[in-house]
Amino acid sequence: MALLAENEMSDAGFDYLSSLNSPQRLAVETTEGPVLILAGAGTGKTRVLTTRLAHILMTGLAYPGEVLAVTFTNKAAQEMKGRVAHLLGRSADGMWLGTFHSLCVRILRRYAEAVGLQSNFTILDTDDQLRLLKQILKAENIDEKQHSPKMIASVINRWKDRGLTHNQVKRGEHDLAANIYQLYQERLSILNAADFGDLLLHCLTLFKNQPEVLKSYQSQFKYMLVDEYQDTNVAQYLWLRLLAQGSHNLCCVGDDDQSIYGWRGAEVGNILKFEKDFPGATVIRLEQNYRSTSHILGAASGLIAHNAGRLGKTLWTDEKGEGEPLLIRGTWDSGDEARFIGDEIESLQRQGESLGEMAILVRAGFQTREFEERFLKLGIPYRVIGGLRFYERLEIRDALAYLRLLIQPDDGLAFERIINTPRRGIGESTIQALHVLAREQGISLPRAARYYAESETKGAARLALRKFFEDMDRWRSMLDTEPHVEIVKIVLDESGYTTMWQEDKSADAPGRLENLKELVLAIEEFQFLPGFLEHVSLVMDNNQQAKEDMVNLMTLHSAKGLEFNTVFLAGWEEGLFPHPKSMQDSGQAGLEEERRLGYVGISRAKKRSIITYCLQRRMHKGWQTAIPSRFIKEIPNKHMIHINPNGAEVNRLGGTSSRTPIADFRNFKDIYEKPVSFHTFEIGDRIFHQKFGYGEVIEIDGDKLNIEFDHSGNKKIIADFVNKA
DNA sequence: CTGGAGGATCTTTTT
DNA sequence: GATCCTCCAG
Repeated sequence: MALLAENEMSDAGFDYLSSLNSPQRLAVETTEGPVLILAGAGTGKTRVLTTRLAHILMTGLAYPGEVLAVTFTNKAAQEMKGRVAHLLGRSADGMWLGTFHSLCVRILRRYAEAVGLQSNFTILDTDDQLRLLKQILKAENIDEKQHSPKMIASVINRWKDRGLTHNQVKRGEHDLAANIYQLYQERLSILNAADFGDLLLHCLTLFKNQPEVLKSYQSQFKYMLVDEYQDTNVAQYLWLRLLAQGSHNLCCVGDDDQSIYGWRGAEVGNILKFEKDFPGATVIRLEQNYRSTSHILGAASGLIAHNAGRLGKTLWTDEKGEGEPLLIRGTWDSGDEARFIGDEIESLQRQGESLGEMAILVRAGFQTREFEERFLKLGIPYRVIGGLRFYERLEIRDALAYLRLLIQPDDGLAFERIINTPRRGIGESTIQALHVLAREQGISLPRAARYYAESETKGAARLALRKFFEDMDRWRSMLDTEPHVEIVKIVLDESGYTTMWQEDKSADAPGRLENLKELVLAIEEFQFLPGFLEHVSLVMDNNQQAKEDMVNLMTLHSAKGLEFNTVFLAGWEEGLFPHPKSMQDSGQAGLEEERRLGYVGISRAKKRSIITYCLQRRMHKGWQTAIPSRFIKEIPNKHMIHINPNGAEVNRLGGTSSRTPIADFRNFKDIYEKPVSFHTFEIGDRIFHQKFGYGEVIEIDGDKLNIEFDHSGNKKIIADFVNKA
């Protein structure tokens, strides 16, 4: 079957194969049967994936509609679509390409009834989910302090990640949560809503209950492709396994060393046991790295080698040369750290590096603050990647709630969100009364409210409700006649929502009005309001100023998949990275996931990677003393230079290796003159510390000293940083 | 019903 | 230190 005309075929030819190395080529051409591609960082994974898709389509193995390709983010899906189209020389429309969630929605809209939903069901996000759980806890008279909605939500979500419906949950450990789970699902069904986990779970239920539906999808999808397989959870794994029973042509791509989402239910086990799950699987390793210098690669590999239970890969490169060793730079406090990185950035910029090729990666969101302040002071343009998404903003969520209610008159969560926003004099007690009424009558909250408003009795709240429903009905009646953009404008105006922000004198009010305008603009691109609502809850991204030349600031998690010439890895201290909570929750496995995070961080760098730590950090309140992260010691000495806050080099580079300074180390020219302190101390020794002055050693714990400073109190300090007085 | 005071909490994040 | 939530007085 030739899908392309003869001449097109010869034009495109198979040129796209010739630029691949041999494992890459194997990964593209092994189209039949289960395939696992272990793709290390920077080994051209995306290229292989897109080429494979294009290859399948171009050789006529399948029509686009017979190909299923799953990614983790919408961004990745978008990018893949573009690149495949580029390779094909035409659009690849018709392919089932998207995130697990969006593909599941596509299926569920068609078979909603089979899982007790209507086809126009609402997709709830985390916020709605929490709100709903709170309501249930309140109604069940459960003490929120003992059982926080957050905890229960996470227990339920983990169950859903593991593909467990409330009937399948084993009783015992979390009986309370299990009961709530059932109540929660009942409420969702009344609301005609599904949360993110449900999208997959309902699909599984559908496949189980309606084998003929499953069968039709099995025979439809001749080729299946999954990106970031190490991040799939059990539910997603089951979903894939069911669908793959038809063609068996399932190709999973991933890197066990980059699995960093265990805390939200991802199962590294999925990738580790692929060969067992899919007998006869071909395993292909992509190990040639095209991104980083060998020092960077060596440092990253050396770090990750401390993890047990890996599939094992040996990354190598002959492309980028040895490069510079990593610089590990200690600083006194988080302010110093920001100052140091700011200076380095300016220095690199003077050497002609563009800001967009630099990134600062941090473990936790709060760390970006100090950098932002510093960059504002220095006038360095920056962007923070991640953080609040557009549709997560308060005003956007409010506006969307109005629209949701317009389209789904029974959406109680949307109703509750906006019934008193702007203020209409409908407060907590009224809402509670409505809840009681809704329960008694077995109807939705908005329906109960309408019933309540239309009953004979007078009262301010009743009148306000009546007015609200009159407005709603009027707007709804316009849905068929007016363009939907107009309706949105009318709703926001006539509800008084816009006015509310116009009259708000707080500093962020103008920005919120801007966002509302942007929302209206976004809606214009959609033919139907329901379609837009789904787009917003599932897909909509921050349209960031991606093109501009700015320093990138983000967490290690959001850095996965990206690359930069220069990467600053800030805050490598015990107590922050590895994050104590991670180890507290998951012990050794948690520590290993943190280490993978470090691996991801280092391997983002093409040319240089700079790790910083500080000895004093502003945490929740006040200052906290810290010591360098254990991961620093795990990086092989030959791939790094470690300079402590004193400006003294701590490790010794072996033999011939020389190092070009990355920037000008103004303060460190005396590195080799200053004796590196490797003193041994005894309790009672008088010491001197660069920053805290004179003090006395009162406790020794390995290389850490507890020192009573004459003027700065008690501090734990690494022995390297103090001298005998 | 509203607004302000006081208290608890603060890892990572996509859908 | 900041933000979000709860509780209580008006």
